[in-house]
Amino acid sequence: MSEQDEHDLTDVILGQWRRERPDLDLSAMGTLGRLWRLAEVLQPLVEEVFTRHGLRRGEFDVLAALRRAGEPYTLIPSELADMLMMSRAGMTNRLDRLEEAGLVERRLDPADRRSFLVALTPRGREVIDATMTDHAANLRRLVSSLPPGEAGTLDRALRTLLHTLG
Amino acid sequence: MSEQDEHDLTDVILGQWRRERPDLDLSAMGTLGRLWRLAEVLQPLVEEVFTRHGLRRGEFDVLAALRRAGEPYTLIPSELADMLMMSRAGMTNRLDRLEEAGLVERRLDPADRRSFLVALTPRGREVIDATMTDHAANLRRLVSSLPPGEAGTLDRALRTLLHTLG
DNA sequence: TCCGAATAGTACGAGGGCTAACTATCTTGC
DNA sequence: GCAAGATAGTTAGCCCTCGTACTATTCGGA
Repeated sequence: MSEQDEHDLTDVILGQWRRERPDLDLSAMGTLGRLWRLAEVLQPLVEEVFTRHGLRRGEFDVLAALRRAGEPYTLIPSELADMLMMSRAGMTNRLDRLEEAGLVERRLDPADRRSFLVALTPRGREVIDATMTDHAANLRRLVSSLPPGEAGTLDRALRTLLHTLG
Repeated sequence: MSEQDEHDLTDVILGQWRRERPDLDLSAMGTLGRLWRLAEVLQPLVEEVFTRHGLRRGEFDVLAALRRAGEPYTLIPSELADMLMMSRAGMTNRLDRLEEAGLVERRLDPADRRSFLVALTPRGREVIDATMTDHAANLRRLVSSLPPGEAGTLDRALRTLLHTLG
């Protein structure tokens, strides 16, 4: 990384640290800083699509999990909470909102009376399908600046890191 | 991406979508899904270092911004809020906590009586320097699984995306 | 020079997440 | 069969962020 490449917020921060703490090895900080920053920058660009369909990100996540589970589009709250890696209490709230909006419904679980089945309503199915179509196109657009070869390399690097960390 | 590569949470999700919505082009979703997942997985691994030094991530961010600003380690709250891309109200709270902990202090701003200077205390300076030393080593450890060449490629790809999006 | 607009920081209430505690139900081992 | 422990979902309370409204101060143009 040469001097004149400093046109990035992360590079500016790195430059400040190098001046103040020349004793530190910051080789990893630039890459990870950019990774977080990119995830942050991407967030509103992705959520814009959800908003256009009347969904928040968390609600989209629940509908998407139900939809990709396949027919009959039902899961129990614990499964949803585990899939989305969130607490069950948080899932209760999301389901309340989604049920209120008429996108999912709670049905009795014949197998376990402590639990119930969360099911996509027909309207929920329509909403998630339309949203997902736009979402996929949006993601494609967002990474379109990356040459195909570089996209593959990026994917491989992310995969390697995820594999060793998670 | 062939069948037997599916050992990744993102791959599983992608496989479900391909089954349910074969009409969609999901080429971008895998990479971006992994990027978000990696950012998520990394978070607690990074925060563990902050916790060990008695800091939360948000507090670390403020101390780090003051530290890398250089002597005399002072900034005004608006500058801090802008740098950290958060609301001023949120910054008020963080500064309250940090001042309570004796890591920063509010001084009069001779140039503007609406504002004041946020300054690192000697103890704040010690804490951020010690934390930063560990933090840099930790980041290096976290990306150490990546071959040096691949790290450079990853960095370049992230840089390209950030440049076109942000 | 003086009044309107912009800006600095803060208080307050809403939103959404979490943990812990609680009730209801299921499962297990005797 | 039945008590003990595990598990499902919910409630209550906390935390941190944000947006909005507010006060104090500064800036800028007539």
